[in-house]
Amino acid sequence: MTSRLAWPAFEEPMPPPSDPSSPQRRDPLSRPRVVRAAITYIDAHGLGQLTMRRLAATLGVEAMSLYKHVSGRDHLLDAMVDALLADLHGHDDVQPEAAFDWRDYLRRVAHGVRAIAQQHPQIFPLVATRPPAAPWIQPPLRSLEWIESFLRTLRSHGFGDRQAVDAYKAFNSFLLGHLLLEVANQQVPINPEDRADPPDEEARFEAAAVALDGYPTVAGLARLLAEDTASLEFASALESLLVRLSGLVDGQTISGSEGTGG
Amino acid sequence: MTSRLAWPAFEEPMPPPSDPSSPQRRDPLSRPRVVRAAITYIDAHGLGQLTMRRLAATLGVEAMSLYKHVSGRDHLLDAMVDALLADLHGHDDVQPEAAFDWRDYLRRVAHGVRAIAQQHPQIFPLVATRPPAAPWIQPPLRSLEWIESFLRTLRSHGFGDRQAVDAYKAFNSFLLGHLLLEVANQQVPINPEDRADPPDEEARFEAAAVALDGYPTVAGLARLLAEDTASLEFASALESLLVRLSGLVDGQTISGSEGTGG
DNA sequence: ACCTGAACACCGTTCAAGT
DNA sequence: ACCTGAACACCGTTCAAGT
Repeated sequence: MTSRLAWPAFEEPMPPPSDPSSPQRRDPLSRPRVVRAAITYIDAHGLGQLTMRRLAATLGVEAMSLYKHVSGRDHLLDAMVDALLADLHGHDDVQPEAAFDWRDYLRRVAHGVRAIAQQHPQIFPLVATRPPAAPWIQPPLRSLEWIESFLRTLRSHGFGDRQAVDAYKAFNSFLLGHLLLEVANQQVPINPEDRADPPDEEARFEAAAVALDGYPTVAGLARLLAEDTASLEFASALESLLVRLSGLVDGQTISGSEGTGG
Repeated sequence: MTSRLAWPAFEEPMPPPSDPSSPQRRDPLSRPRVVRAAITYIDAHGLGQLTMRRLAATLGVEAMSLYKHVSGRDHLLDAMVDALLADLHGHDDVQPEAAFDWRDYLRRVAHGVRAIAQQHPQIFPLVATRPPAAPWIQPPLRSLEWIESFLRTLRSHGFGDRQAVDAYKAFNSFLLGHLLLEVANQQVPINPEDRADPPDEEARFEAAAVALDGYPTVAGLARLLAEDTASLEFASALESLLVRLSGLVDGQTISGSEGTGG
C-alpha cells in the first residue's frame, strides 16, 4: 500500500465566521459558501468544467447571483487559492509555537502544503500559476499572513533579514517544483462518474509502453521512471534544502548581492 | 541593468521540414505554421486571449480551417509546448557532445530551459501544468526525445539506472520550481498595446506597499522580498543540486526503495 | 474531393424590468 | 432597494451545402 500522507480534513464543516453583520438567514448565499462550492466542484469535476452557470446550479441559484459575492470568474479562482492557504494557515500543526526548531517548522509547513496539493490536485496548479498580487508574494505561500508568520518565525530562530528572505524564496521554489511535479504525475483525465476506478496501473503502463520504439534508454528505464517515489523524493529534497539553509544561517548567502550597498 | 540571459532566438524562421508529401503551395496552412502562430499570439497577448477564432484571423483564415491541422484547442496547447521543447532539443548547446562533463551538461540544459521560460513567460505555465502523456514523462523535459538523450547522457557519464532516474526527477523538480516562480513574479497584467512600457517598478512597489499595515515583518523586509535575485538564486540552487547529485553518483540514492524486493 | 458558411450549444457578464 | 430573466457578445466545434 502506498503510504498516503495523513492530515486532518480541511473539508470538514467549519464554524461560521463570527461576523455579526452576516444576517444568517436560511442558507444565505455568501462569499465563503460560493468559494467553498467552487473548490468542491473542481475537486469533483476538474478545473475545465467549472463555469459560473454550473457552479450556480450547484448552489441552486442562477449564474448572475454569484456576481453579488465574487466579482467574476478570475476573482473566484483567486479566492479559492486564498481560501486553501488560509485553511492551512489556521491549522495547529503549522503554528510557530508548535515547532521544536526552525527545521521542524519548515518540515511542518512543507507537509501541510503537500497535503493541500494532494487533496486538491486539480486546484494546486492555480496556486502555482495565478499571478501574485504584489511583488513580495510568491507561490505557493502566497498570502501576507503566511509570509508574515514564516519570516517572523525564521527570524525568531536566528535568521537575519537577508537569510530569512533567501529561505522564503528557496523554500517556495522547492515546494512549487516538487508538488507541481507530483500533481502533474497523477493528472489522469477525469471521467466524472468512475472516480473510484483506480486506473489499473499495469494496463496504463502497457498501453503507453508500445510507443517506446526508438527510445531504448527510456524503454529500459520505463519501470523506474513510472515508479511513484514522490514521497521519498520530497522528504529527501526537503532534508537537502534544510542542510542548504543551515549553511545560510551560518552567514552564507544565496542571492548574495553584497556590494551594491557600498 | 539586469543581466538578461542571452540565447539564440527560437523564433527565427526555420527551414521547412523536408517532407515530400507537403504540396508547398503559396503559403499553405500547415500544422507547424498554426502552432508557431499560436506561440506568437500568446507571447503578444497572453494565454487567456488565445481563441481559435482570433488565431485563425491572425493567419487570414476562418476558425474551422484550423481543425484540419490541429484536432482542437487542447491539442493545440500541447503542440505548442512540444514545439518549444523540440526547438531547444535541437539546439547545439544542449547536445550531449557539447558538454564537458555531466555537470556541464546539466548546466547547459538548465539554462536552455530557463531561456525558454523567459522568452515565453505566458506559455511556460503550460509546460509545467499540462498533464503528461505517459507515466514516465515529467515536465518540463516532457518529450521522449528529451528523456532519451538526458538519461543516455547521464549513463554515459557513470550514472546507474536508478541514479539516472533519480537525477531526472530531481532536475525536473528544480527547473519547475525555480522557473515557475520566476515567471509568476514577472507576471504583470498585460495591456496588449503598451508592452514597451516598463511598469515603473518604484510606483508598483509604492502602490502595493500601502496594504502592509498589520504585517510589520513583511513591511520591514519588503525591499528584500521584491528584489529580483532570480538569476543568482537559480545558479545557486543549481550548484547545490549538482552537489547533491554528485553524492548520488557515489552510490547513494534519493528515492532509495531498497528492501521491497527481498 | 475538398473547403467553409451558417448553425449549435454553450460561455462570462450586463442590465433592464420586475418584486 | 433588491433580485433576476432575458439579452449581448462572444466561445469551441460540427456539418451541411457549396465549389
